[in-house]
Amino acid sequence: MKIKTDLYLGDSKNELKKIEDNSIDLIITSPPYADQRKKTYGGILPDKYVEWFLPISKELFRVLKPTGTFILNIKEKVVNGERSTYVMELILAMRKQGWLWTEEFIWHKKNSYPGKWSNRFRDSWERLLQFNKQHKFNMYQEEVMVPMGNWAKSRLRNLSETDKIRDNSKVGSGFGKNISNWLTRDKAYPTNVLHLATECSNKNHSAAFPEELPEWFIKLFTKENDKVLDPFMGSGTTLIVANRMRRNSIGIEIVREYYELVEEKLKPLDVYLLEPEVKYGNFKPARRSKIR
Amino acid sequence: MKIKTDLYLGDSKNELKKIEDNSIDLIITSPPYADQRKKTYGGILPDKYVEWFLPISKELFRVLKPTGTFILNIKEKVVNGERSTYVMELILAMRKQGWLWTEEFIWHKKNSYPGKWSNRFRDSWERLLQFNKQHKFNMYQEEVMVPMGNWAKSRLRNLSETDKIRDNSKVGSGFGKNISNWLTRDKAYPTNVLHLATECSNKNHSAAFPEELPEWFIKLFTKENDKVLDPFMGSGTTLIVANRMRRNSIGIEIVREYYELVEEKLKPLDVYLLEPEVKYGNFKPARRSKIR
DNA sequence: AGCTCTTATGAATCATTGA
DNA sequence: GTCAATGATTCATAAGAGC
Repeated sequence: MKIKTDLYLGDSKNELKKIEDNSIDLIITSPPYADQRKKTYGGILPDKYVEWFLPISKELFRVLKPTGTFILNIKEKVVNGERSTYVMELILAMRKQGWLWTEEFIWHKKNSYPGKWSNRFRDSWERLLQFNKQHKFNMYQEEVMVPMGNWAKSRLRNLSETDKIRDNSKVGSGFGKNISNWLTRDKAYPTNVLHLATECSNKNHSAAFPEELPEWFIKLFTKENDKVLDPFMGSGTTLIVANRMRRNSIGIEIVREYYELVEEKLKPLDVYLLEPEVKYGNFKPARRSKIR
Repeated sequence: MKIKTDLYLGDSKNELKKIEDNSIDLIITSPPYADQRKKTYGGILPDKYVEWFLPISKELFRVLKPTGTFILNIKEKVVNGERSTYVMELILAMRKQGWLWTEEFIWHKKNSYPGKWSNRFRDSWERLLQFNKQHKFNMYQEEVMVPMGNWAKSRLRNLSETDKIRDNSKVGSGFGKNISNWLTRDKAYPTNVLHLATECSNKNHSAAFPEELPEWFIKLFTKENDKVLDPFMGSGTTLIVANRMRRNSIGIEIVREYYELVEEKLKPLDVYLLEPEVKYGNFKPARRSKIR
């Protein structure tokens, strides 16, 4: 089946109206964060943030399937030495719109920006808020089971070092068998804390989303041929990942420069889509080990 | 100077009135979480939680020094498939009492309770909310510095290898000085994500607090002879750690059984207090390495 | 292939300065 | 005063080169 990727240039508040009711399986987005400085991308003041976002979340509610999920990546800024409360106010207001606040994942940013301040430490985490329309929603937990990644690897490395010595006399008895034991205990369910480094590649957009993040949620909440929406597309990471994973997707972006950038990035992908096995085969499984 | 540890048996709402205004340097506590089942410890219903806590936080505001800090360990329960909102409502309400919500630390529980549910993963984090009375507060950041990762190690290794060559002719001039420079840069400031395993030892109390947690905040926000308060003492971890670190402390507990348990635990400590150097010398510095 | 070393870089804050 | 712009700051991590 052909995978479709649609891009809309414009304000989410308006563009979302073009999308059908109950047609989206997963919404995942990182909206412009509130900011004191008006000139940056978005530039919504903290005290206007809820008011600005509510019309959009209302449309998102309409277009999401009853079994779908909305993942919102956000973190409140420090304003005058205190954490802003607009995120909490947003959650409370969205519940009044009918959203269920199902879960809050933590994105632990392993390589947070350096710095020293007199009264706070480096901020190295962000919220990933999960909202749903109803208590029963689609979730494919097996898809995000993780190899005990580093654990298994380091155990194996240790083993090979210490056992190397012993093996001189033991002739490696049982060594192979032990390894196979570890390999069968290969996977475990993750928790609600995601450990990811921030991406360095997207220099053209301020909100650099590591690819592993949308990838993880797309695996968890959709299957092939489902439809993913990112109403604040930015550099298009979510759409590109969705496309690679054979999910249909819709992206909305208000800044023409970003819009065109993503258009360019998606062109070569369309070609690959004609050879689905090859494309999907290229999808890097190594990435999985990065999420613990 | 003699370190004092006071225990009060009773309801925090009442017992706190016995404490002087502006007399506490650090409040750190893990109050009974809201719970559907009334019979457990505390047993406050989620929708009554804010109402129940506000009179207490008001007293806490009164007894805390202007330069003091209040650390509140809390996490909302899942009620009917949805995260409760009482923590957010509490933060908003406490700000109206005059509290500044300065920061939110994440306690990542590395060994979270195992389990599998159809629509969520294991919950492996809790909130550590930092509140203050004013923007300027006491914070001793150097006390919680952590060994720097591999960087320092690899730099030192580099040095010793490359400089070894030079030293053959130079007779080690300045070599020692360089090393000492690097050794002082041995430690880095932590972030606002704490990686700690949950304690298993306190079987007698439902809220098992790892000792590293109060230890870290006591180091960060107090100095010797300061006064620490835990209005929901439970098994007394905070007080025992405070005592060991030569901080005065006050603990309040409503359940007689726990109160007496802590009394017992503190008796031998009082003896040691007559030999302060010995006692403090026993304080395990190795713990630091566990907090990253 | 595995190990070591190098290098680039990420949604940051705060105090200070100047308009 | 208020607001905006600027400089300084105790990093961790992955990817890539080199051996």
